[in-house]
Amino acid sequence: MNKRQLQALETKKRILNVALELFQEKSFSNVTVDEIIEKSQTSKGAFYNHFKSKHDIFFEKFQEVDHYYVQELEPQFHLFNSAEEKLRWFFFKQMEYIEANLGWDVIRTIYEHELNVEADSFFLIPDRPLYQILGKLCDEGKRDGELRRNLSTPEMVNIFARSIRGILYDWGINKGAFSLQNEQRFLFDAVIKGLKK
Amino acid sequence: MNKRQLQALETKKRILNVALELFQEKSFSNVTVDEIIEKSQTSKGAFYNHFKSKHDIFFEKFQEVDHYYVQELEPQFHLFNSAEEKLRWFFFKQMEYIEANLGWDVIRTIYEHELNVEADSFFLIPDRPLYQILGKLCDEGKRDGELRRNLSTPEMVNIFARSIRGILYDWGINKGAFSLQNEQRFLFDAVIKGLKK
DNA sequence: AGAATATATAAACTATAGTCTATGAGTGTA
DNA sequence: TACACTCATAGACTATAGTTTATATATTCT
Repeated sequence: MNKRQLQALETKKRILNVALELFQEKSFSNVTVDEIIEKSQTSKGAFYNHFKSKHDIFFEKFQEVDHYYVQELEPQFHLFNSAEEKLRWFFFKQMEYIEANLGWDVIRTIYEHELNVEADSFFLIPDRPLYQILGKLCDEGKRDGELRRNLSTPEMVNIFARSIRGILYDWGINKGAFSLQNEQRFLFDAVIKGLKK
Repeated sequence: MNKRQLQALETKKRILNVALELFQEKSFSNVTVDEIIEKSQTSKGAFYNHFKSKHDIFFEKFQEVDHYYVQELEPQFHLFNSAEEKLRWFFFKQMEYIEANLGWDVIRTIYEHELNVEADSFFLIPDRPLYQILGKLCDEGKRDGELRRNLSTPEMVNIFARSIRGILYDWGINKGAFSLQNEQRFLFDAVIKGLKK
């Protein structure tokens, strides 16, 4: 890494840190880009050189979720001996992680952005790790006779994905007023039970 | 109604019609307020006198949904003899109505707005007719021993509301790419089955 | 080493939703 | 009928996300 790249990285980090700090303090929508660049002693040019948009800052953070699923959760599936238990645990850990590490403002912002933007939708990438993991678990459940076979795997994955979206969206509009970790159980228990044989 | 009120109503109608026409043609986000006022021969003042925001135009339309539930659907519940059938039919008619009368751009816009705005959330009104109808059906199902009794009615209503949100949100980001009427069944069948005794 | 190139940054500019203020037509009253 | 009042409308103004262009400095090539 040469001097120039180093300085660019420094700038990016500075913007990112100041932005996250401000978002934490005042929430995403109450922070302006001008404020971020002023407080980080940079400029519009610098900001938009490093980030596609104001939303993009959270986007990077959000993408870590899938990384967490693959790196931390998937390797532990073997500890459970039914697809049902794996699914239950997976949803639990997922919501726990989101509540502890991202927070409602990140979720709210990402969910808003996804509704807004033409390209770059994260939710619509068909081979997003989340969907692959869910697909594998559904296949496994069907193979072992735990889950219904009259639904295709993509259909089942859709059901799960929409349930996740439903609860996270709700959490967002409620500004994190309920505990994701506690509430997730009601919805996912019902859905999983509904998909059993 | 005097001359003045009449003219105001005329202006409002003119703005509304032009706006809806333009939204239909180019979708909500590709239409500017300036365009609306130009094409309707009005002004910013007139526009914001009649509507709280650009989003507000769709909001009025969206609120009709609850009216439809109460006026058209609720009176027909007696035709079905179990809470389960009523719920199934209710979700079917709901999604059918939304698909036929509102369309994905309305849903997308409303869902975006709800994430955005501090006050005036429609989804968070606790005695919104939708929740009351769902509550009644849950109570009925529990009373008749169809539905689980280890969940409170508000908890069950939440599960349904989040499922609705999940599928509608998904429909929004997919720009109406799937048929709500057809797809709703997969999710709601599973949830209803999961909530049965 | 010096010229040519690439690129990070600065900052002016644009687009657009929403606010504010002035005006004049319509309404009600003495 | 004349006067005061109100309210719908016009349009200038503001806030803010995002774009464009210019510049200066680091890097690479000869």
